[in-house]
Parts: sequence; structure tokens; C-alpha cells
Amino acid sequence: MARPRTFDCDEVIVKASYLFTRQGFAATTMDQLAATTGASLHSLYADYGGKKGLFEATLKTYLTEDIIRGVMAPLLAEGAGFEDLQRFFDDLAQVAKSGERDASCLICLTMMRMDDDDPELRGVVQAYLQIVDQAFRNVLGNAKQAGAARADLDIAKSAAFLTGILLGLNLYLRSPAGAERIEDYLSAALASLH
Amino acid sequence: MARPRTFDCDEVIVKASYLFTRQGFAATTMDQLAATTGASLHSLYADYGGKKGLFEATLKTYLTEDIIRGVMAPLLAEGAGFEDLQRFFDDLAQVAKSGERDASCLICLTMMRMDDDDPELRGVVQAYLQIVDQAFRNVLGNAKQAGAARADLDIAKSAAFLTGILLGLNLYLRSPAGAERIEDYLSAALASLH
DNA sequence: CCGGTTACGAAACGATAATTCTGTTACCAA
DNA sequence: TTGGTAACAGAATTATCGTTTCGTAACCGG
Repeated sequence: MARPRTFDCDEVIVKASYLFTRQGFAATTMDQLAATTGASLHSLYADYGGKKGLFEATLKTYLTEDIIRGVMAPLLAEGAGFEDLQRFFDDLAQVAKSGERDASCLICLTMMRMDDDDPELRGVVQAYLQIVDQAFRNVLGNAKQAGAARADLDIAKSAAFLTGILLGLNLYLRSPAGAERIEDYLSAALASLH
Repeated sequence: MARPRTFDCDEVIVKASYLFTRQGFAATTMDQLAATTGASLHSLYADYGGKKGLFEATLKTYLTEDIIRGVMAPLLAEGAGFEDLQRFFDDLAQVAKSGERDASCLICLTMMRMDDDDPELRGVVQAYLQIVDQAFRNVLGNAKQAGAARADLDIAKSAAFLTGILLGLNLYLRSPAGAERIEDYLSAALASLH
């Protein structure tokens, strides 16, 4: 009945996510977004209401797809244990070694860049922290039960610790610090749990 | 011989530092800077060449005054030991408890927000990381020598670890995570060194 | 008191970028 | 084929903000 879109809706979010992560919200223009996503400026406004709306949509998709279904999935899985945590950290170290600056997490970037107290963004960040905390609690709880961790391990405290380690990694990745430094950091963090 | 300035040069940097930390570089306007610092727009341009120049001057002053002469001084002092590190972390926890969002470090914010590879900013960030590393190495070295730390403690690795802890704290401070979470994080990090 | 130097204040400029508008084009159901 | 819907392209609009300019005011040595 009508002219079909010449772009893929999912692709828009993926490409936008890339741009926002690389350049940040402020430095990314609507023209760039239109050019990179393949959608027309008009369509972006029609679909998302504006730059902010597009950003929020991107952030939410990033949280569910990349975080929950992606990197965090192995830790959220039932029965995930210490070996999964080890693999998780090894993968992160691998990322650090590859030297990709835009490998850092879009939500962590948002955390650092949020100016005002935007309730929408704040909500996504909070959801992110909750998921991460849940994942670590899961792993630590299983490890404790399996005897892989100290019997006196404080689950809540250690989860908060690991969450902070993840946040620290994000900043480390944006810094001029070398990959060895970051590997040292991660291995020391993980070792402290044993 | 000429009309005297109606503002204090040092004050300009302090106030600018506050604004930049709170809102970030992009979101802070020259008008705000002029209004807050008390200097006229004209004078800001005359003295610093522009927004970027003012930011760089602010960053450098922040590094020397607030970081080197301020928070890091006790750890850089000759003979600084574990008890100084403990106090350092306690102070940070205290900051977290006070709930001041703008307590996070301007240089860490810059790290996260740097878009392009500005050599000027990159230099300051690198200097910051070096100072922090040096401080932690100093403390850890002294602690090891005094027998307060394990004899097999890897100084370089542990310093990289503590640096990451500091970075993580900065992100934690900007997040909606509560103060208890952050206290748990810090105490777990410190405990892991024993 | 005067002249020169410097800072102030406000208005103006120019560029960038978000948003809106308008005319045109592509599809598809009837 | 045709009419209607929806997307496209790009120009126009508007707002924001960094930067510059300019006339005025304040200070101080002589």
C-alpha cells in the first residue's frame, strides 16, 4: 500500500550504537546517523521522535541484546560457575589486547556522560547494574555451593566488587594504558576471589 | 596603569573545574563559565585563548593541585605504607557516602569523554596514570619491605590493580548504585591485598 | 587632572546542527 | 491503470554557542 523502507530497522540500531559508542551522544550528528544507518533523516524522526529517542532506543536494545543475551548470558545461565567467570574475564582481557577503543560498553559511557538526571537514562543504567549484579551473584553462589570458593565468601559484597571491576575495565579501555596493564588488573581481580 | 581585573585568576580555574566536572566539556557553555567564574567573556578569551585552552589549563591545574598535591600526596610521600592506603580508601568511601556525584575525578571524566585523539588531553591523562601508578608502587613497595604485605606480592601488577580500582570507583560514583555497594567494593578491593 | 592602558559589558557574527517542511517518488491494492 | 499511503531527498528554519568586535569604564603614573 505504500512505499517500502529502504533500510533495515534493526540495522539502524546496530549502526547507531556503533556511532554513539565511538563518538558519544553530543558529537554524533543526525546527518551522520542518517548517512551511516541508511535511513533518511525524516524516517529517524518519524520512528524515534528525535535524537534523544533514537539514543534511548539504542541503549535499550544494547542492554537486552548485547549485554543480557550477549556477554552476560553465560554468567546468568543456571549453574554457571567459576570456570565461566574465568572465561568471562579471559574474553575481556582478549578485548583489551585487541586494543579496540570502542569496545567499551555503551551503558558505561552513558553513566559517565549523563549530565542531568535524566530518569529515562537512569533507568537503563540501573537495569544494567542490576543485571550485572545478578549475574555475579549467580556465579558466586554456585561456586560457593560447589566448594570452589571460600565458605565465608560474602556473595553480595563480592558481586559489588566484581561490578566495580567491570566498570574499572571500561575506563581502563578508554585510557592510554597498555594491554598488559589491563591484563594484570583483571587477573589480580579474579585471583583475589580464590 | 590600567584597569584591574575584577576576578581572581585562581578562582577561575577552581570554578571552571567544578563546572566541567559537573556537566562535562561539551555541555558547559562559555557564558556559564563567565557567569560562574566572575570573569568576563572577553577576559577568558584573552587569558586562555578559548574554551579548549581554558579546559586544558583547568585539567593541568587539577592534576597538579588536586591530584598530586591533594589526594595522592599521602601515598606519594616517602615511607607511605599500608595504613596510608587504608586511610586513602576510607576517605574515598567517605566521599561515596556523602553522595556527591561531582566528586568524581575530572581527568577520569576526560578519559571517558575524549572523542578524538587529542594529544594535549592524552598527555594529561597519561601523566595522571603515571602518578597514580607511582603512588601505589610506593606504598606497596614500602609495605612489602616492612613485611605488611605478602613477600611474593607483585608490585607492578598490584599497582595496576589498584589503579583500575580507582577508575572503577569513578564510574561507580556516577552511577545510581548506592553508597553501601561502593563501600563493599572498596573494602573488598583493599582486603584482597592482605 | 589627564592620557594611556587594560578590563568590562553587550551586542553581533558565523558556524554547526537539531528539527521541520515541501515536493517528489515508489509501491500496492483495487 | 490509478489512487492513496508512506518514504525519500534536500532545502528551509530555528536555536545554540563559540568567538569577535566595539564602545565604555576604571585605574594609575605623571
